[in-house]
Amino acid sequence: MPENLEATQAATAGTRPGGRSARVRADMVTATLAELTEKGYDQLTVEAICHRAGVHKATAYRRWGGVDGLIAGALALSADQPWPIPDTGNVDDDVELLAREVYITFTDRDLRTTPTALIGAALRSDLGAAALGAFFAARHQQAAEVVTRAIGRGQLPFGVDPVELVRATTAPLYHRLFITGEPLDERAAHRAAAAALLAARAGLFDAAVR
Amino acid sequence: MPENLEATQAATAGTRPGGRSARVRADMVTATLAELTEKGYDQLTVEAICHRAGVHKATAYRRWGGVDGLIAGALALSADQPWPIPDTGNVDDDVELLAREVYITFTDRDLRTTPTALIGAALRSDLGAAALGAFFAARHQQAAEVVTRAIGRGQLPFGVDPVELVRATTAPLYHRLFITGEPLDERAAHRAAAAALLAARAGLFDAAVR
DNA sequence: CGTCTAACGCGACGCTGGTCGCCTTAGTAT
DNA sequence: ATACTAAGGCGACCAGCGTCGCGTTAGACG
Repeated sequence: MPENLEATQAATAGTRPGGRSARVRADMVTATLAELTEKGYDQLTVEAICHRAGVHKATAYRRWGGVDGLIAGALALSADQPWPIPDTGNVDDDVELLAREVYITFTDRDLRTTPTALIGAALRSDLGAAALGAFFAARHQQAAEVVTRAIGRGQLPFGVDPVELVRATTAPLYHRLFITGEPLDERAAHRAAAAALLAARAGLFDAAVR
Repeated sequence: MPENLEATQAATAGTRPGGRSARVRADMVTATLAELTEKGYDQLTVEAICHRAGVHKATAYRRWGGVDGLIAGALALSADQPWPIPDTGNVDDDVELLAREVYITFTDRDLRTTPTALIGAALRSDLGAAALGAFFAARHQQAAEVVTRAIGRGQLPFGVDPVELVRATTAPLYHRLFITGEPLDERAAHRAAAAALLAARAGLFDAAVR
């Protein structure tokens, strides 16, 4: 394994970005997601991904170091892409929508497969876990916008830590989905949003103190 | 693979529980945890575990079906063992202690390694994930006692769903630990406990309605 | 105390995931 | 336009995981 860290970086920004490398990278990411969605992590094999992408095995191992690196790469790409952030003018609705968005994404029969498989797969290696951390950091940062706007409008007290509110809203949902494996329903999403807002207004998420 | 489900059950309750089988099982569980703690999941190999336990490779594959089964078995054993539940007479303190217990378990330099490795490993396979679900179900059930007692004492309103309160208390912590990989501190534990209690008293965790 | 059989020990084998060295191709720089 | 080089293609090779069939052992039961 020629330095995993380097491999991941290379996957994100090759020293020779033009033309072929970029195409190979794109093809491999696509193929990875496709294979992952169809067969799941346990049946995921580098050879199958390569075959689908029309790329040689050795290349995949060189650039990504294995299955885990490929998943980390796919996740890194997803982290860059922007996510629709609700903006109704009312925090309560915005946060509720945030929670509902997560609920829908991982529940709807047509939408859930790929995201579920991708995150589930990321949990299965140290490399993937690291990429997942970065992914959520990016997402939280984006979603925090909802909170900062609300503070600006006076709908939430000043001290509130935006990211903490976002975390509190989504944590119970991801917890159910990926840790306890309990079913996720609308009520759970609503509860999470309401509880998070309540705590924020009680000053529990204030950045400064405990 | 000869029916994974069956393999897990067999690991839990062999048809011939007396003597040797039981010893083999115990030795293997111990060895699994030891190897897992020392080397981590990625370096975990059935052969090494068997060598340490003085058990033949084929036996391990027959009974547990592979590394994942061994981890599921270890987890199933942990799920059975009781956990110390706080009982101070005051819910606020009890819930706070519940959160703190999680915090300590996964933060203290001397305690954290094995539990962290075990849960982390469980997340890396479907079999392990299933065992993890059962594990948390058992834990939640035990911890719910704190809440039912509090309701009996009139410290919490009647409708509160005990398990939901426990979940809300611990979810943010496990979320940080195993999903986003963010550091866990005392403040986070306190926040989780306080927020959960607040939500419960606001009726957000009432069993009946949304 | 003798018999029965479930479970374990044993070693050899096949398969597949991952590596290596060399050659070819396609961006890049001048 | 031409030379340079990073990156990909290629196939052979190696090792370690997981399997299989058989012999052995030790609980269980009368």
